[in-house]
Amino acid sequence: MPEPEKQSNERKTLDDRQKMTELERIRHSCAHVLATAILRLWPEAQFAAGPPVENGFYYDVDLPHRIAPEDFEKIEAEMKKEIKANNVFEKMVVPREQALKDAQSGRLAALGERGFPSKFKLDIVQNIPEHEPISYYKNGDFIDLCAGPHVMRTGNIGAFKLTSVASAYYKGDEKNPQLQRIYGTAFKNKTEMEAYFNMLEEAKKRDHRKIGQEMGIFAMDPDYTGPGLPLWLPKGGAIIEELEKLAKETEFAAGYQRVRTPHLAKEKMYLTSGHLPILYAESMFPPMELDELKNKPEKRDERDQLGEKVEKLKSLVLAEADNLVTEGEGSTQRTDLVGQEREKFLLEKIREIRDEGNLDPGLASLLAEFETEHGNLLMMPQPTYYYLKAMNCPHHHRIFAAEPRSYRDLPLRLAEYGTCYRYEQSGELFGLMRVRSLNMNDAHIYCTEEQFAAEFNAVNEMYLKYFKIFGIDKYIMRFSTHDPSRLTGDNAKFVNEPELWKKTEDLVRQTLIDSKINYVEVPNEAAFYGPKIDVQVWSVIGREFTLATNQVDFAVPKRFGLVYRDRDNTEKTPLCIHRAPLGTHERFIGFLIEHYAGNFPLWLAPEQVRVLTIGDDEALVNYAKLIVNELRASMVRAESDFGTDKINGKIQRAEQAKVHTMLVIGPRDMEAGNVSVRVHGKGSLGAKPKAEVITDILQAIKERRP
RNA sequence: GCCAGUUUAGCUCAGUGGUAGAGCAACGGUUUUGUAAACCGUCGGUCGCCGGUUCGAGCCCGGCAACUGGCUCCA
Repeated sequence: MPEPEKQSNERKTLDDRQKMTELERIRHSCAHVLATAILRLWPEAQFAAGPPVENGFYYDVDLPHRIAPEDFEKIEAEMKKEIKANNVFEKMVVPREQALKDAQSGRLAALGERGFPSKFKLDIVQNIPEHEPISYYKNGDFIDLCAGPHVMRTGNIGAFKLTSVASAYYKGDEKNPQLQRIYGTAFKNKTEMEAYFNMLEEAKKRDHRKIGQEMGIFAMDPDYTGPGLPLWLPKGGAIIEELEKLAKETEFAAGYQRVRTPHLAKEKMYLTSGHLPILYAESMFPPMELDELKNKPEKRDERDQLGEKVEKLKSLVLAEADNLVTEGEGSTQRTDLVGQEREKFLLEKIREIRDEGNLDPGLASLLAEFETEHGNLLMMPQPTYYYLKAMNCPHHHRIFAAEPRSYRDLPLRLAEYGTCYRYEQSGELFGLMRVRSLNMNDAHIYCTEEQFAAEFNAVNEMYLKYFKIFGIDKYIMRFSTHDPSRLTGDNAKFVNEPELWKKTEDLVRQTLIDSKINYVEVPNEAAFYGPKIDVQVWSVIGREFTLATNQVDFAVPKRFGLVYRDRDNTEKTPLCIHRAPLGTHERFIGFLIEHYAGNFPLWLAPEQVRVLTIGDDEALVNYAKLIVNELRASMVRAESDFGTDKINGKIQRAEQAKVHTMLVIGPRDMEAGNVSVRVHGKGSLGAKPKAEVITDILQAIKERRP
């Protein structure tokens, strides 16, 4: 199991670094060899960071020449020379001044002095804490700023290969320059490296995109449907049905109620929820416009011109109002407000000042003109905007609001397999794992603070129940909390409710501790409305991703004004738990395909049973048809192959299609009232009485036998 | 969105500037079969799209799109 990565961007301590395994040392050393080779070819290269990573290493380099895979051969040739030279990795501890001087003269991450500074190394030196010693590692002519550790000699790198080139921002920050990241891998010897590449080949065969296509589970149709919008073929539809059945049974037993909501909603919904104002807008598809004036261009132009005029007036008024309110006495500033909410607030304030008669006459007439024109604008039909929903919660909140609620209604658990649409960046799309249309195993639990721990635990129990069914044993719960420095200001990412953040985070942390669930705390990654727990899993081929989620929301119910009447006859806002134990169909099925390598257990298998006849003799086919009909009458996905092919051919096709159970029927079976059972991957299990076989199939499906 | 690579028949892939190919699948026949491929034939392509270079472009050049590997982001 891959170790969970260090979640923070903090520097590794020197102690941490000493814990590097031998393989990591080999790879880290190989990164230095890579830099050495690149410098021999391009002496002007500027290096940033070159660490070992999970399956190898990389080195980030800034270089006018674009390194392409065609360059790998000559780079590898230079690397081989360096390894053959078997140079010692020599550690040198230097005074800070020396390091600064060498960075300035371009000596760091270089083969010799250069006429220009080693700019990234200079930056790195300047950021090394005062108390920490500074060291170099030298192999041959190459000297690099490096805390180590390394292998003894370059010759200790038994086998290596450059694998790919990608771009990466310096220090992972979008605002920093983009560097070329050269990836490679290294091993103690050739045999181990070959084993690794063989493993990669095997992994490719389990890729859900490949198996999904081969088995006919889903199709992508970027030209017609659009990128990231999978089409579920009948076989995928069958898996979806089974997952929904499982979720519905489980949720019904746990006291959930099912609801259905539309796929879109008016702009107001998302202005209220905060999705549009708070940094979520770019994840939503752009709005659909409904406009009465659509076919009246001249009216429309008139409105547009008036609209521009109003906007101009408004910005003038707001600029003045901003000065008045923020410079004025009494600290009425509300720096937490953004966008439309801030405008609304400023307008209210300036009207108050006017009503008190304290407004400068010039500004007052500007305000009056704005109000008149704004009024005129509102007299005209306005376009309305609809958005595809990116989340189900706002709709569920409106269901909560649709009826008066009492404390007796709580906890209220609303469940829906809701379809959401998210405008993921084009580079993010990835098979079924990252898509733009997604079906969430969603539910929202509205509860009181007292009920929170029990509800939260029940959700966690549900996760564990599902994981057992699917045989998922590698997972970790990531508890994401907020960053107090990002509650306000331009880079605000979280709703500005410091008290509530603290309270709910403590509540969740305590619940996690009490339940003894294995978790890691991840700072700064909460949802904008509250802390969350993501369940991270690893597919069998080592792909890591968030499968399920469990989030606390203390903010959005308040924004929607959701209340229930409590025992003491006061109105209170409920807490809301968002939870999606099966995540989305898209990601979950993508995961399951890789998890099972397409060899689904009987209950999930798209084609559960295929009946194969030996020959197409009429009596035999009739007997086989009876079996298929009997299975289908019990909702078993059974298909038939009654053609004239040889039985070996029929079996081969069924095996390749990963049909779970094959029932082979020849004259011998028919006479004895038997069927011959063959299970995918297990070979022939021999002939058994028909009734017995059917009963066992039904039982295995019912139990969801693994 | 950014960097790099890729795109030829439904699928897997050949094809180095001179008449677009193979296997599987599909379709039509022949074959009557006992646990991973019986045989013969037929169909199938504006070589991702648009433009350029050339007497001539699947191949060389440019733009766009999609996909793949990463980066940033996330269920």
